[in-house]
Amino acid sequence: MQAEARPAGPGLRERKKARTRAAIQSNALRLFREQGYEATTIEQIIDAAEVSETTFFRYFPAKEDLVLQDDFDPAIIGAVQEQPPELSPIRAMHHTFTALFAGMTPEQRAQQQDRVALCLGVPALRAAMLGQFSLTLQALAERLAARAGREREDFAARTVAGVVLGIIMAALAEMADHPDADLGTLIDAGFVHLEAGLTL
Amino acid sequence: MQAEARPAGPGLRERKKARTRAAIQSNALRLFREQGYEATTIEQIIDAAEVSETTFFRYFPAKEDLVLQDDFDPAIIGAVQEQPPELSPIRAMHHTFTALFAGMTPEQRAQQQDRVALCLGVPALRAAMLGQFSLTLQALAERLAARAGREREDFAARTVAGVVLGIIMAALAEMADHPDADLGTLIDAGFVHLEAGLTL
Amino acid sequence: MQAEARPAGPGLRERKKARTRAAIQSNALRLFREQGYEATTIEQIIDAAEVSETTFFRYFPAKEDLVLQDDFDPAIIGAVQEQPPELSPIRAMHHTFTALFAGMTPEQRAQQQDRVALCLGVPALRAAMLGQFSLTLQALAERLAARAGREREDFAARTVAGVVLGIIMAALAEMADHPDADLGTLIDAGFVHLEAGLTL
Amino acid sequence: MQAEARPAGPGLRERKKARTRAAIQSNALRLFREQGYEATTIEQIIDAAEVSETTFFRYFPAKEDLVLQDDFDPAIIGAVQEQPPELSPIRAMHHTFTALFAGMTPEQRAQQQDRVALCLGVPALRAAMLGQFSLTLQALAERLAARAGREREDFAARTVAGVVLGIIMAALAEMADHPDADLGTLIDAGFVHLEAGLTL
DNA sequence: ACAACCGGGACCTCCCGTTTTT
DNA sequence: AAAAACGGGAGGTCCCGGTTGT
Repeated sequence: MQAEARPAGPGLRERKKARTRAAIQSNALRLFREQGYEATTIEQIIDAAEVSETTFFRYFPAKEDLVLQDDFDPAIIGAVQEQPPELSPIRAMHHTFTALFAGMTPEQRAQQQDRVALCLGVPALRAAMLGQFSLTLQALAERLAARAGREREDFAARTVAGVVLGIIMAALAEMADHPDADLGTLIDAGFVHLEAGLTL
Repeated sequence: MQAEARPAGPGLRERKKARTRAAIQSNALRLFREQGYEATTIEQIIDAAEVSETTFFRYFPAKEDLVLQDDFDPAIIGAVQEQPPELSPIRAMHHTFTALFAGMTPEQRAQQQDRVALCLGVPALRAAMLGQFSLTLQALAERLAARAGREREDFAARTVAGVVLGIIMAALAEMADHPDADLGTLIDAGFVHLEAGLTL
Repeated sequence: MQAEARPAGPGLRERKKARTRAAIQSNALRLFREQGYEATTIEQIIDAAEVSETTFFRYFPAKEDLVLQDDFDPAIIGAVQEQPPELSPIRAMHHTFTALFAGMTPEQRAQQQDRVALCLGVPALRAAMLGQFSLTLQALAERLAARAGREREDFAARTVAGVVLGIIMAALAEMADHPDADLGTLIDAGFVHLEAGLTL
Repeated sequence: MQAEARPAGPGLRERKKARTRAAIQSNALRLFREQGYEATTIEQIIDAAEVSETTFFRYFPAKEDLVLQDDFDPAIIGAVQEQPPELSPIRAMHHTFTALFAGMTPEQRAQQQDRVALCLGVPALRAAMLGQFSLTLQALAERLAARAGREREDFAARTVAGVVLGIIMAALAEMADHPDADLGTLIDAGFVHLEAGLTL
C-alpha cells in the first residue's frame, strides 16, 4: 500500500532467507572445524541449524557448496589490523600473535590447550583443522595485501600468510609430542627463529 | 631373504604388485580427469583396471587415496639428503625443490598438475591433502634435524619444515586461482621471497 | 466474435482458465516427449508454462494427471481423412504416409532426420517417443474406426493402428543402425512388405 | 577340477541369487496387488523379502524394474525357435503366442494379467514398458532373420517383428479399456485379423 | 488471493566394511 | 586366498501438502 513503509531494505522474506542461509552455513563450518568435513553429516548440520533436509538442499545443492563461500574466524584478522603499518609483515604477524596470546584469560588459555590436544589426538579433527588452513591462509593473505596496498590475490602476501601458518603447524606438531607446552610460547619461538634466518 | 637369487631389482612379485597398483591408479586418474572425481565410481575404475573390488580396496583403502598416496613426499625426503651439508636449511630446501621439479618428465609434470587441480577442486580431497601435511612436516623435520646433527624432535627443525610447507600451501592457494600456473615456479618464487625477508 | 453479450460459450474467466490449463499441459507433454516422463520435473514445466507451483497443483493435483487427457499430434490423423473411403485401411494408411512424406520440404525432412537421430541416440528420449505411441495408437484407431463406420473402441481398428505403428517402429529400429536412411522410404518399404504378406 | 562334482546345475551362488531375486520380486508384486504400485514403498518390499535396501537396488536398479524385468521376452524368443521352419513368419509368430499362452499355468496367467494392468495404469510404467519394446523388437527380428537364413539386421525381419509388436500394443490398448479381457485371446484375434488382410 | 517457502518422505546411488562362496 | 555378495549409512533429487508472507 503505502510507499514509505518499506523504504529501502529487502523485505522480510529476503531477510529471513538470508538468516536461514547464514544459520546453515555457520553451523556447518563450525561442525567441519570441530569434526572434519567428511565426519560431519548433513543431518548434524540440519539439526544444529534447525531446518529440514529439504530446506538445506534448497540453499546448498551439494555439501561442498557450504565451503565455497567463506565466513571465517575473525580474531586473528582483527588483530592484524591493529598493528602499526610501519612494521614489516612478519614483525606485524609476530606482534599480532603475541598480543593475541597475551590478551587471553587463563580460562581461555586452558580451553585452547584442551581444544588443541583434542584436535591433535583425533585424526579426523586434525585433518579438519588443517583443512581450515586454506581458508585462513586466504583471509590472512587478503588482510596483509590490503595492509601493504596490494591487490587481493597478491602472491607475495600469500607467501607471508603461508609461512605464518607454517609456524603454527610447526607449533602444533611440537604440541603433539609435548602436550603441556604452551602454544603461545612455541609460536613466539617460531617467529624468533624465522626472523633469525631459520638456521639449524 | 637369499641375496644372490634375485640380485638387483625387486622380485617378480613386487613388480607385479607395482604394476597392478599403477594400473589402478593411472586408470583412476584418467577417469577423474575425464569425468571428475565425484562422478567417477569405484566400479568404473575396477572395470577399467580389470581388477576385483577386493583387490582395489587392498591397494587403496579409500577412494581419496588414489589421489593422495604420492611418491612426492618420499621424493622430497630423499632429495634433501643429496644437498651438500654446508647449505643453510632453507637454501637446502630451496635447492631440493628446484632439483625435484627440474628432474620431472613432462608427463610427471602434467600428472602433478592434474592431481593438484583435482585436490584443490574437491573439498574432501583438499581436506585430506592438508591432513597429509602433518605427516610430511614430521618426516621433513626429522630429515632436517638429522642433517644438522640434532635430535629427531627438535623444534627449530620443525619450524623450518613448517615454513617450507607454508610456502607450498601458498603456492597451492595461488594455483586455486590460476590453474595453469606452474607449481615449481611458484614454489621457487616463494623461496626467493622468503630469503629476501618476506617484505611486501 | 461473440454475438451479443455471452450467449452460449464459456465466459472470459473460463476461457482464461482453459488457456492456462492448456499451456501447462502442452508444455508438459512436449517436455515429456523430449526428455521422458520421469526426467521432467514439475519445476521445468512451471518454468516453461510461466505459472507458479501453486497454480500448477490447482489444475493438476498430481503429475500423472498431465498425461491422462491427450492432445496429440494431428498431422497423421488429418491426412487419414483425405484418403478416399474405398481404400482398404492398410492401403489408406500407406497412401497417408506416402502423401505425408511427399509433402515435406527438404528442411522439414532434414529436421525430422535430426530429431529421429536424436531420439534414437538418447535412451530417455527413445522411451519417451515410444511412450507417445499409445496415445497415437488410440487416436489413429479412432479415426480408422470412424472412417469404417465402427465404434470408437473397435478392436479391429486398434489392430490396424497397432500394425501401422509396428511398421514405424521397425523403420525407426532400422534407422538406429543406418542413420542416413530415409524414414519415408523405410516406412514405404514396410507397407509394401506388409501388403505382400510379410514373408521372409 | 573333477568333472562330476557339479555336473549340470548352476552353483550354489547362482541359485541363491535367483532365490533372492525371486523373493524380492514376488513380494513386491504381491504388495503391488494388495496396495497398488505407488502406495507400496521400497521399505515395505525389503521388509517382506528380508533383504537390505542395498541388495534390493542391486537386483532392481529402479522400482519399475520389478514389474518390467520379465521372463516374457526370452520366453518368446525361445518359443520362436520351436516352430517348424516351413511356417511363414507370421504363422510362426501366431503359433508361438498360441503355444506360449497355452503353456502358462493359471498362476502365471494371473500374474501376467496383474503386471499388464499395473503397467497400463501407471504412466511411468507404461512409458518404460514401451521403451522395452525396442529391445524386444530387435531381439525378435534377429531370431526371425536367423530362422529365415537372413542377416541380423535384415529390414524385412524387422518389419515382421514390428508388426507383431504392433498387435501386442493393440491388445494392450484394448486391455486398458477392458481390464478383464484375456491377453492371449486378444493377441490371437489380432493375428487372425492380420492374416485376414486387416480389413474393417 | 496468490506466490513463495518449508517440511516430510520416497527413490536411488555411492562408498566401504563384513560375510559367504568358490 | 581371491571373488562375489551383502549390509549400513550418507548424499542428493523429487513430489506434493501445508504454512507464511505480500
